[in-house]
Amino acid sequence: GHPHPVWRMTSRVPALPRAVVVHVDLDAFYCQVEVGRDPSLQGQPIAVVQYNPFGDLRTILPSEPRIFNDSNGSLIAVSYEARAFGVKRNMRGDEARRQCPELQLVQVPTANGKADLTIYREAGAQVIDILARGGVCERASIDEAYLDVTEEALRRARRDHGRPVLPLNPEQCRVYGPDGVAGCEAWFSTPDWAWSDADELLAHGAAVVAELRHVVQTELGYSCSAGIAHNKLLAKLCSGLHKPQQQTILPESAVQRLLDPLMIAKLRSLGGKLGQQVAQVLGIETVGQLRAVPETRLRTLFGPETGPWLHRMARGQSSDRVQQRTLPKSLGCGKTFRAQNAIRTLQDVQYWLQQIARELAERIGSDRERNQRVPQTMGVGLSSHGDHVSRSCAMPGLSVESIASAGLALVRRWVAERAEWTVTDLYLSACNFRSIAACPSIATFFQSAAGEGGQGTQGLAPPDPRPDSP
DNA sequence: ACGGATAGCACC
DNA sequence: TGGTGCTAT
Ligand SMILES: Nc1ccn([C@H]2C[C@H](O)[C@@H](COP(=O)(O)OP(=O)(O)OP(=O)(O)O)O2)c(=O)n1
Ligand SMILES: [Mg+2]
Repeated sequence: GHPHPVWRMTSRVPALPRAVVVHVDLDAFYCQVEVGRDPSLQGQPIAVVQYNPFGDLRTILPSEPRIFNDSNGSLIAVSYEARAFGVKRNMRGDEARRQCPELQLVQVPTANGKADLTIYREAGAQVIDILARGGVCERASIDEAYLDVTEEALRRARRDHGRPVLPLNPEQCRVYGPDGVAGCEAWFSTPDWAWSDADELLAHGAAVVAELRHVVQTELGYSCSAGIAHNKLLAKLCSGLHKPQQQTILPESAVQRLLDPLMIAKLRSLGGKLGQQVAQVLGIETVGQLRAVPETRLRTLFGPETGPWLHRMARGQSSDRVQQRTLPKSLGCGKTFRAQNAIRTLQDVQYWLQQIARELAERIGSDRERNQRVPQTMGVGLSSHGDHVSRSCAMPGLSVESIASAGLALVRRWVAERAEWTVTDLYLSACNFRSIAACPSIATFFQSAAGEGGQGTQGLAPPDPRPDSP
């Protein structure tokens, strides 16, 4: 028979609507979490610093005073007030203070002899829970999420007969328009007859995003930025264009203008070795230059998968869907030991596995209560002489003791294969989660399936992909 | 001295 | 399945 249903090849079928994809990224996130806990820090230049001079041995609770302005660890988050002084992530405390004498340095909490990121994780989860009200929501990191708000945008387009209305807080809304970046007023005052379907959907999506950002701000006190475009690649690119506290719409007509002068490394997944290699092998720097390279040449140089993928990326095309997933797929924790403190005995391995297992067991326990799931697999990882190895096994139980001893057994097996070793990195992780939700009625089952693993209306859509770009 | 603690995914 | 390497925040 014919490989495709004939109707798909006719022009009588209306085109699927372009997806409205959003990337949301909290501003100076760990700093905002700390300001929320200590409002006296509001408006000041601050940075969050990880590492303490005693090797994280002393527990520092989230509720304790954690401002240590003589702290010399490295900065993992920097407020916008501090950035104005030239303070940057990865700077050391002393260097940062030279740039900004008023800088307030907040130390990450510690427990079990290691940094404890619980307060940031929980704040991130609160944000995700709000964003998920807007549509399909994918947790992308502790402070980022992708949303697919196509359905709500379509609903509004039908309700308002097209005609997007100016979003909430229009001064926080930018458009990459025909004359470069501009405020959104001009774009939103496009006459009714002049909107393209795709732009109209983006505009409605932008209104949804403005409302979600407003809820995050008022309910949690956190500001964020967002990008609104037709796919994840472009939405992510846009969310970073006007930080902080701004959202940016990228109409299809502006994609090429945005990409042409952009350094290749700015594209997600090209920020590392591959991006460097692409630029070097081709002797180019920008996405525009990459777009000029024939697909056949990219295929020859980078392979049958990577070549065409680069070709599409240079055109702002990416087809990976926004997944419905608000929870992390794995929980892990670990600690790095500087050369001097490197672990050289099994006794010390055992001690540190126990410490790390305390945190992991605690997190697995609260995750189980909150999310009705338990991990089926655990693993241990370590670095020795610069090489990283990992071993995994079935989850032996959820207690500190069972996790620590299973971890130790895995390490023993590894040690047995080696004459000499020195552990400079040790971590435990848990993954492969299974639901333990109480046996639900059919109706309840379908409800939670749509919320947890399902794809919402995305998943019910016809099998051919919703077009992201022409 | 000090570039830490996490997380997801492609690939074999 | 289990394991490594890359990319990212
Ligand atoms: N190498 C990194 C990068 C980030 N983070 C943490 C601290 C950040 O606050 C948070 C979010 O990372 P972002 O890259 O989004 O940076 P910020 O949110 O701090 O700032 P921005 O406003 O630029 O997004 O993740 C980290 O621990 N280590
Ligand atoms: Mg951020």
